[in-house]
Amino acid sequence: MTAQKSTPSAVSRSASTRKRTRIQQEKEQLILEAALDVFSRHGFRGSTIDQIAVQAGLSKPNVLYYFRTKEAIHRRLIDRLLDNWLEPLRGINEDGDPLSEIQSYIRRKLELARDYPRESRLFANEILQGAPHIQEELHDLRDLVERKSKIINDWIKAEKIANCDPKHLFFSIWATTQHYADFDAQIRVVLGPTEDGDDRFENAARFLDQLFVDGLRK
Amino acid sequence: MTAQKSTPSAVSRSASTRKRTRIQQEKEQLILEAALDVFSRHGFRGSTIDQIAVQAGLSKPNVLYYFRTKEAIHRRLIDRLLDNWLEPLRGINEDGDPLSEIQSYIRRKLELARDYPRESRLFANEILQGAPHIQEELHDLRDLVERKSKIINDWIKAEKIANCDPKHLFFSIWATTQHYADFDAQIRVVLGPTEDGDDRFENAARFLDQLFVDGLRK
DNA sequence: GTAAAGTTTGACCATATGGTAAAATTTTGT
DNA sequence: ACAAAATTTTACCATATGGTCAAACTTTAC
Repeated sequence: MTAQKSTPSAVSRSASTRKRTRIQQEKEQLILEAALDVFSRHGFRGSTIDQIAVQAGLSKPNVLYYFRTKEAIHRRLIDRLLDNWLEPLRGINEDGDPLSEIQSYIRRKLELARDYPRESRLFANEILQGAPHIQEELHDLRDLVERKSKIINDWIKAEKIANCDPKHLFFSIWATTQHYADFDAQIRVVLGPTEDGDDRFENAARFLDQLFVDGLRK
Repeated sequence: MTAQKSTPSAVSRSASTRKRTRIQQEKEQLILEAALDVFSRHGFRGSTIDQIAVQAGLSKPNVLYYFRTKEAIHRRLIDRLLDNWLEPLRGINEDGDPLSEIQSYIRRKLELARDYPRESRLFANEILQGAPHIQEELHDLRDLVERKSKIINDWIKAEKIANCDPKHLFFSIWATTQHYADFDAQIRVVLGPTEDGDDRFENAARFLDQLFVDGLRK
């Protein structure tokens, strides 16, 4: 082996503009998938690289070959997450029917909570700890909310929906939908075994639909 | 010093029925107060006994003199928490005016989120991790919710409020109110510096009042 | 004042954990 | 097939952390 330079590293390679190898692509995804599982269950501090490695079927140093640090894995997950997470909000269309737009926003957020609970919990963990890793990303969110709040305000001025504070409306939509993923452990106990997974979300959808539509109708 | 038996310990003393000394009372409260601060910010795994000790102005072994383990501190906090946390729910009175009862339940929960955000985050952290330490306590919650759901259902049958699933109603009330404590970091960024602490909660109260009252009125 | 009980501290220990170095192995391009 | 590059493993290291122990120090009861 050439000893002329330091150990080759997938990290520096992927960080640079050079293209990534097949193995790199596969293993990175494998690690991220495992890390999502572990981080979402135990939080950042509660997760160990070893747990992630075992879950991914790799050795610890092998994981660290693809990601320089534990934080690097976490950062990548959060980046990937926020893209999908904000998509429904971006989808709110000022030219659509106000109540339908809000209704379908709620439905899409609820579907995310149902289909991607790990992502929801990863996000919740991060915010709970004071969002130490995503201050920048939160500013993008703020700008997006600002824009969408203007749309809601226009609808209110046009007397198409009831008067309300748009930002608090968004907060309550986020809270109620994500609650089904984040507080799953509590919900399971309260609902008991009668309501299985699908029923749970159907009943939630029905309830939230009624709550917000009746609460906002002019 | 008598060497005939093991080191005296405040833990065994407080665990037994014997009365506790003045110093024990004071130091235990001091430690719990510090631990609430630390646990609510970093979660169980993310908190160290040393952090708690520093925050309390004690040495690590001194903390461990009053609580056998890190888990024991956590457990005591959670126990103390749940009592206050469920109080508003217990307060729902079947003989009161339905909408007023729900309205004041929401207001009380929101006040808890405003005045005891650390407790809210401690609880959120615990549930997010799958509620590993409070399965029993959750069963008490389930029974309480069961009883209160019956009251809501009676109100619905009497046509005093709109038809809805009582449990999902509770979920959405918990979600929206606790959100202001648990997702504080996000809310701060989205609202920006314009809305300071008190305004925030007043606006939230106004919004939630409207949402739930209009959403539930018959 | 004194002795027993209660409290505090400093020095430790075992283990867990994030991360590194270099050798060994596999893959890839030709 | 062969060399260069990429990947994986084995053996580590330094530090952090939960927890223990016995000695030193305070408080309390009489």
